[in-house]
Amino acid sequence: MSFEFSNETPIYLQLLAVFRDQILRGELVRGDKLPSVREIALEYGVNPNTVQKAFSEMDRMELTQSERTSGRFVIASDERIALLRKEQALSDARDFTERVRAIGLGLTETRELIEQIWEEQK
Amino acid sequence: MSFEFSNETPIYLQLLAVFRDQILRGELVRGDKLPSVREIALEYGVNPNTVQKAFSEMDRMELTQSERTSGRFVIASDERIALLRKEQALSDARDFTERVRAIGLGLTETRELIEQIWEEQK
Amino acid sequence: MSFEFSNETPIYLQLLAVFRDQILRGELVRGDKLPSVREIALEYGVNPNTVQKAFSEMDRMELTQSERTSGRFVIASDERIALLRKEQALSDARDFTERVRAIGLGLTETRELIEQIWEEQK
Amino acid sequence: MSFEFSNETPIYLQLLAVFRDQILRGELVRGDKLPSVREIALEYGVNPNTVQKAFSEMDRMELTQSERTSGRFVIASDERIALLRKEQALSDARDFTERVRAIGLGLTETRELIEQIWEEQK
DNA sequence: GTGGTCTAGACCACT
DNA sequence: GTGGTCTAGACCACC
Repeated sequence: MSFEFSNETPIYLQLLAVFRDQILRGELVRGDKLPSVREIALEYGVNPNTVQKAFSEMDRMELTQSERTSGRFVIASDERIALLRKEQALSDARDFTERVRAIGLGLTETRELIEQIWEEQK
Repeated sequence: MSFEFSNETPIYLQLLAVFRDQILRGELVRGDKLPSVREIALEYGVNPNTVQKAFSEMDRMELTQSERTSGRFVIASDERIALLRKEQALSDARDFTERVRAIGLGLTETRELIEQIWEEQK
Repeated sequence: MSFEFSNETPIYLQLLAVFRDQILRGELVRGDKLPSVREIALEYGVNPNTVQKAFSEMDRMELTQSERTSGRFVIASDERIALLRKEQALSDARDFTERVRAIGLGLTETRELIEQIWEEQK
Repeated sequence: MSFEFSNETPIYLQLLAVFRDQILRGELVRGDKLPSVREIALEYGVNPNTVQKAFSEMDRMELTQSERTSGRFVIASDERIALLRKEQALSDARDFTERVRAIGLGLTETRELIEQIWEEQK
């Protein structure tokens, strides 16, 4: 409930990330049913079309599948989820290290930075 | 010396990052003159307006200052640069840790990931 | 509804002033929607880019905020508006008194001048 | 001798204002000799062309006149100076009141503002 | 229909 | 040759 969308990133992508992350985190597992498009739309105060777009994208990634009448379910196997999780982590990490190297940080400095932030966010 | 722009991020922001990073890395220091708008436009194959937009943004960050007829110069003091570098690093790190935590990584796993990527990028 | 732009000041700044003043005067209040970039461009006979530049500047001043698909809205609170109004008035007054002092006017003379002009403009 | 030029206004106009104001203030009177272009250029650290442009403008306003070999002199009569001073003051005052009216100030508020600033600048 | 970005190219004042 | 401004007009993603 209550969620602030940033206006830099398309809402449908922010919404996608919310559910994708629930799956990658293991909170939603194979066979689990997702809330309906209408429910989500209400809950997040967005247009149903926007939710639809986010969900179609998840279908396309083969994380979920919509069963015509009964709703939308997680279909990805644990292995596939683990793989996607690894890929996502790698991609995030590559972006990050590229950025900090570009401003001249070294490995040690970066490591310390991560640990400091980690504490702070706990 | 050419350069590949990704199409997810506006060119002007990518251009901004190139020069901002040169300053944050200490390659360009206070008093140094930046190439002219037209030079950059030619070199990177973009429209002068796009360069102009990137540079205005750097002026606004008080990293540079344009001298109407003689060019654009770095004006930020070393202290200010150090501060901005720190802020940039923190912001990048916050984004990153938030992302990996969202997909369930722990500190140890993250640390290892960073080190692995660091090797790979060397 | 047309409008005459002076050619000493960039059009985008004059346009900025028009809308900024509407907000500072209280004609546009928090939550109000501004006309679209294209509407303004038509109405004032300028290029949409010019309007865009003026409006981006208002966003930067945190008077307005653009909602990617629905338009641009006034976001400044009444307090913030009152503050900006005060600052603007002070800045205008400082410039003015500096100018008249530079040509040797005294306070009394200045006061009379203001009152005379005020009548005249009524 | 130390002077900060703003980069929003052409230097030659800022320079012009310095000398024009000396005349309008009565510090320089009819018959007085102005410093040479070269002296001014050195003193203010600007290009002699820039000084030349400012002075030509003053000649054009019939405030000064250059005597081929002996230098440049104030030629305006006291009446003419008084007139220009009045005009300048009126123009400054019109701009100012227009601005403050645009943001909704009343005469009383404006009068108080002026008095406050006047104190402050004393 | 909304804002945002970009190109191509012109023009201007200033030094 | 420098930065700054502006036009005309296109294209894009989003909702």
